[in-house]
Amino acid sequence: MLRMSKLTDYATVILAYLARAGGELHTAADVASRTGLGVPTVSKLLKLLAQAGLVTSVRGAQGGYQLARPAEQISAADVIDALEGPVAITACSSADIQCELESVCRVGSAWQRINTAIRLALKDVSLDQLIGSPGTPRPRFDLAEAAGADTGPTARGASR
Amino acid sequence: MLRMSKLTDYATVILAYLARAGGELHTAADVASRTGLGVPTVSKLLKLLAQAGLVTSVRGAQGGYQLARPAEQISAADVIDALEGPVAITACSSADIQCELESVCRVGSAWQRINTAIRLALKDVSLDQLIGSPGTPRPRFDLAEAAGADTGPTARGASR
DNA sequence: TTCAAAGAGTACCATTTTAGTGCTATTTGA
DNA sequence: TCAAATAGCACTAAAATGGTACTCTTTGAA
Repeated sequence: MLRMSKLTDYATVILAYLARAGGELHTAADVASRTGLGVPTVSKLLKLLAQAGLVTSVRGAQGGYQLARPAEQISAADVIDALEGPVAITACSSADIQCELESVCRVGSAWQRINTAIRLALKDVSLDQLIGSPGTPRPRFDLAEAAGADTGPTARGASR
Repeated sequence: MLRMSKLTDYATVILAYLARAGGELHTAADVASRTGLGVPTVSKLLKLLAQAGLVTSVRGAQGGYQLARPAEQISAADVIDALEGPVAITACSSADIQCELESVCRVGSAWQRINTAIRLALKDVSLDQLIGSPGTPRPRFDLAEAAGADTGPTARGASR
């Protein structure tokens, strides 16, 4: 159900490589050959990651990319946001479509809240943890806090 | 990031209607008109839900559909499983594709574990809660339990 | 000062997935 | 026996996704 696009997966791979490689600059071609991904694809992803502020780029000869901040300070949510934008879970939005039943709309907002909850949880998982460094602290999370909280049936506008 | 197909959303709407309507039988046409969805679409979805065991069907004249069990006993995970199957979060599977870097594969398994964690959480959210009945108990959940747990880099085979 | 390396930006195409529709068979109550 | 209703296929159209190509800009070094 939770479908992440391949590109987001690739982006994680790229970030993981940069994290392990340290602070030096790495060209897109370098990253591509080390990860087994295509150069154009890596190039495109690094651009997106740079725009999102997760990596910094240096143009010109001898240029390249590097992590913008330590892996501990990059969350799973950051990566996903960078690649897929602040998308919501459902499409029950579009103010022009009128739901016939009260319950219908309530359902929509419930999914929204679950989505929010999951995003919150992913904010607590760092790239560091994703890579697999042992001994990193484990954040606690309460899904129902957001899924069940009575924020009212107002917040249902977010489109995908 | 968490993308749910429209059909899954519709299915929730349909289940919500059935839950509110009580134990009587409802035809696909009835559900369609009440939810504003197309009859063929509703028909298709009810079929899938019946196969998944979330609703029971009665064939023939005066037939129809009804919830197979109380709304409290149907989880968000059930609905998603019924519509989208047991899909995993990433595609870094396919044993024929060989990851070049150790870290790369570790990343894949980390996403898998996060996925598992989220699914576990959704199992604790009932249709009842989705519909919006107040006062339902709020399950607690620990995302990092599964996301950070050292299950080892073995479990990475699940394909989408 | 010129050249080449490397990122930035844009546009495009192929593939896959998703959503929706139509038709026929089967069951079953009146 | 008829009609209401689900069951099961198969098919088509549309949208998202992934990947590629091409051109522009920046900048270090010869």
